[in-house]
Amino acid sequence: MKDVARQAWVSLGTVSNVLNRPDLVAPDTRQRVLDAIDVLGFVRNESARQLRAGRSRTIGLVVLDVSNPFFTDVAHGAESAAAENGSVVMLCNSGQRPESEGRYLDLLEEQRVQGVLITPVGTDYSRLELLAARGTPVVLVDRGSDSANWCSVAVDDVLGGQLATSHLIERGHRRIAFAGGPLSLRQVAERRLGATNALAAAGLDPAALRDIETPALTVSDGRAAGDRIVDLAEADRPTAVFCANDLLALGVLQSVTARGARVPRDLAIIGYDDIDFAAAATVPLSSVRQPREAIGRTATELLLDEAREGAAHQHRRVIFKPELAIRASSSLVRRRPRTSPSGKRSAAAAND
Amino acid sequence: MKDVARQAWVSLGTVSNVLNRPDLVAPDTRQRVLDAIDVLGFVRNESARQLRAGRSRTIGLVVLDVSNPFFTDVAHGAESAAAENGSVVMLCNSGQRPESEGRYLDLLEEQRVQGVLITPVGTDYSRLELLAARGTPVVLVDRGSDSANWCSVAVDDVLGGQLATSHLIERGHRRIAFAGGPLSLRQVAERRLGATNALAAAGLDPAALRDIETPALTVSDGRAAGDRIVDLAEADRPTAVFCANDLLALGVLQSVTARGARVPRDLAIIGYDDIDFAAAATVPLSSVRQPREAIGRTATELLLDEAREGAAHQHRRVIFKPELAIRASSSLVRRRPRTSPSGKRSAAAAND
DNA sequence: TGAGGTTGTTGGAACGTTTCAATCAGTTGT
DNA sequence: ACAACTGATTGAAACGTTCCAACAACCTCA
Repeated sequence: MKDVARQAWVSLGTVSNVLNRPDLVAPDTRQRVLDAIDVLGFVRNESARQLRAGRSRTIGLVVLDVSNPFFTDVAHGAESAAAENGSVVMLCNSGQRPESEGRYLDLLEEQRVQGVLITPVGTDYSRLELLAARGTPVVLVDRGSDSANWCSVAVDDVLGGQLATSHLIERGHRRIAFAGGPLSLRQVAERRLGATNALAAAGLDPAALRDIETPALTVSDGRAAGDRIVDLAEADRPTAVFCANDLLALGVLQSVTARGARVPRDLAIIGYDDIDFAAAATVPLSSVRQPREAIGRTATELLLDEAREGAAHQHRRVIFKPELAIRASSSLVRRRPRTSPSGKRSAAAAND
Repeated sequence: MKDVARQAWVSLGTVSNVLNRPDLVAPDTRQRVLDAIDVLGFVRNESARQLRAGRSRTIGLVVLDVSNPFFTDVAHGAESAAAENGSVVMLCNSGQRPESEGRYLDLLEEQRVQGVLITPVGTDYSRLELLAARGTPVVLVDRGSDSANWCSVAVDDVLGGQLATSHLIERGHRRIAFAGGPLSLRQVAERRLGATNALAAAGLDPAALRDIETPALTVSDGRAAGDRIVDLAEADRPTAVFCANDLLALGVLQSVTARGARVPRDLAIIGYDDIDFAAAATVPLSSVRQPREAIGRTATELLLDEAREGAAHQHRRVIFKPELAIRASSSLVRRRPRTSPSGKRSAAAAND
């Protein structure tokens, strides 16, 4: 910048003014400075700006799993909302590992980011509370919160679980499984709660919900879960499974079809998130749709509001409603006599 | 830091030493400083460090499409390689839009990133050359380059296209289409070139390759491409299509099956990238596998080497070999008399 | 004519680190 | 007893911006 100033025969302050408040400086001076910038190929040093400003133009977004399209869509929403406000989103992947999450939070705090959007791994919020207390706004994403410490954007996961399960019940299923985990993940726990609610509402025993717990919500955990389902004794085997997310559901679908069961006849499947790949699956997957981009966008807007308003800020809580996307994987199957039509392993006839 | 120094009764310089060269400072002093840091909840200011150091600890990764799992996998590889070196990756999505790409490059340069990993949108490299000339290392990802200006990591896309197409030819297909675009994307052009090479090698007319050009490489463009294929007159309709990536292939698969064609009997499909969802598709998708994580990892290592070596650096060029992943979407179909078995639209019998 | 405005420009302090030469207090060897 | 050395600590400069009070030049109006 010093070089630019010398080249344009003005002072440092003037160059700064051209860059930040161009209307303050006389047109011809301004042009001289701009020309100098061009000639010298000057590029502003963002670190120095930040140091001076005390805050960066970056927003941290910490997600559970970047390879889950749900989160990339959320990120997309966040990114465009940020761009409209001249900010950038830094996408961080905790991979459901608390240590990674912690490392990223340290990093983001050192960078003095404008704020942090996060879907936390565990239930221990102390690190986040510290962060907030030290002045970095925090917004919970895909996670409602009663806490007065932060804004949150969530989708009603209990309702989502209820919708999915009621749908299965309506289709005549009585032996229903829930696949997902770890239960410490609030999303998982709430979706499961929705499922038991739906059972109760239908006059069924909520305790009859069979749990297939998985270590995480990935396709390969889904495959393992599918294997466990197929391995169950026929009389005991569920006729439908509600998976805590679509990756899991796709995994289940893959492994059960590979092992000869037919979907939905032998096993109906419904997932959660309605990622784009759900519709393209071996058997198009029923799912619970969430407004993914809107989640990211809203969270970012809440964050920027908070950053602007400062101490006067009132924390807010936005809750979206999920909706069903019914496809073939949970469709009604014509009832059939209980014969195994193709010599394949025939699970308990699907319906009723 | 000043506060920490006061609290621990030492000078600023000592605090800095504790942070950066702890072995230089006496054990009890060190402990006193660490305690003070703890008590005050001090968090280093990264902008100030960067300002002083002249370079940040961030690496920019600019990809064509974050919602393409191929790129998130590449990002994953880059991220872990960076983490091992104490750096962070900032993931930027150009969305195949040159303007977005430009904005991100500006941003990254202002941040004085350690370097930029990029899969460029277009063929105009002048912005990148400027960047490199001003001292920011640039590594091309998924794109070989003859230029002496940068390192590059690529997969042999011509070979990949050849493998895919030879496979289709072997399966007896003669009327083959190539779906992809824009052709300005080097990946697309090279995969297509591989396809024509394969035709030529098999003694077929390379000009017979039917082009289905798409505006981008997304699932929805794939659906449109599928519609165009189905709409072709039967005699003219290809029996197999090679898609420039898996998203496209999934889209084609979705739309042609929705319109009553069976895969692979009526239309064989092979994709490219072998993303995890390929195996989980309606009909498991044949594809060309690339070492996605290794691409990201290698690119990052090249970048960090370059950053370390400085002027002495010799640009390098790494090329991986792709391999086929054969699945049902291109499997051999038992030959049948040319009757339409189910009254559905029967495309030209698939195999010769 | 001179007080008060307006407009454009300037100089310098501040932001929070890192780095390095300089200093200080001990210890060792002669 | 003193020189030479070692190890621990310090003080100050520098990094590249932004911001603001101060200033200069010019204009306007009583």
